[in-house]
Amino acid sequence: MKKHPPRDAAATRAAILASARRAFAAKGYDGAGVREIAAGAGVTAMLVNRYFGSKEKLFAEVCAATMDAPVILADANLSSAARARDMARALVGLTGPGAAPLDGFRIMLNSAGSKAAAGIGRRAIEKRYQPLLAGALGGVHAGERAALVFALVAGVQAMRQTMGLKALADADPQVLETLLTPLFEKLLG
Amino acid sequence: MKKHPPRDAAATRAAILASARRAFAAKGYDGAGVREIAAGAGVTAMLVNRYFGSKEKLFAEVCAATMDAPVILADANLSSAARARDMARALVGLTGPGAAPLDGFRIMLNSAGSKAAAGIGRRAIEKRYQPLLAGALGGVHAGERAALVFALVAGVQAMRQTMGLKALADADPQVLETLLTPLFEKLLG
DNA sequence: AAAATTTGTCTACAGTCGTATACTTATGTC
DNA sequence: GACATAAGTATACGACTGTAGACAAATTTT
Repeated sequence: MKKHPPRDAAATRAAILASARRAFAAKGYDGAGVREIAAGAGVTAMLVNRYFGSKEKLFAEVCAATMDAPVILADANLSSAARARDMARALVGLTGPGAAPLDGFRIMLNSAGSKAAAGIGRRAIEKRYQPLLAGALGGVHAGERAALVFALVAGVQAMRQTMGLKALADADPQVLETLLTPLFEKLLG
Repeated sequence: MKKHPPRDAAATRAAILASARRAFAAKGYDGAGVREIAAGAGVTAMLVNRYFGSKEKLFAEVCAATMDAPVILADANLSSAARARDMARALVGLTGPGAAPLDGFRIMLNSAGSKAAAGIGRRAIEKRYQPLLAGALGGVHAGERAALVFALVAGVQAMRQTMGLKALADADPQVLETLLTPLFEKLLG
């Protein structure tokens, strides 16, 4: 039995990845610095580049890892029509006060300014989220409808969290849920 | 009659403002540099600070100026139910290929990463767009519904333009229009 | 024509960015 | 215990950032 060593490469790598995810979600690709990410993992900046090669590759890996678990869509079996309300409720809850872990879109939104980051994120979405939801939806124009679901989710999140628009941030969750449900119904149906 | 001098303060100021608007829309607050903005106006970086005090104040002025003319909402008299289709068509057209001048939201989206920029943009929206649309909408929860319209517009724009999601960017405009119209109907009605 | 003021540029500074090279320290093996 | 290798740090470099201060040129006023 070998006891857990204080120098664990896998653990350190995971810590860097987690810190990067937090930092990118909070400040975007440009705003988050390598030194800051490293400090969040308790290591030096250079170690980040030793593990991931470059900041850009680190970002790509964060994107891929973040989108491995589609939070909103995972528990939503989209067959029933009542799922629209589930999605609305989930979206309102996950973008409400208390910094929910809807990291995927948040990273994208905050990193949209950087061309490189936007391209990486787009490819990650198209490879994971997009086929998953489009397949679950079925019917005509499933791809477009899935993408519009993303747009709606991203927009609500952008206005509520990143932008902090008062009319949405301070709104009654029940009201938002009621307003959003028919929108999802139209897109899912 | 004094002929137009080559040294026109007002014209230079306007040129800087226009260049800044372009740069911020393309690369966001952090991504656009003062030197780059100045070069786009044919002047030196220092002149920017002489006219606007700082990059942050320049950004605030760009936000205010950009949102003076609400492009989508201006020509849409929201009384009729058919206006939903108008808005859908306008949104699809303005976010399609050919880099439409829907700068307001694009600046916001690309600058969302910077906390300072996000705050400035939020205040600008809340002072201009928000009351205008909420007032035009009327009815119950007008504020929330107006904000959700913003969210939908911003989301579509983010996914189509900034992110470049293929399913939306390459989609048939007619299809998008058909899909978006009922969403706007729900929000406007 | 001379003085004053506006309009604009040049140079420079402190700071941060991502990252490459060289080095130190801890681990695993013979 | 000695050696090879993995894990991590220290220093530094060039390029960029926003901005301050001193200076040049053009315009307007007297």
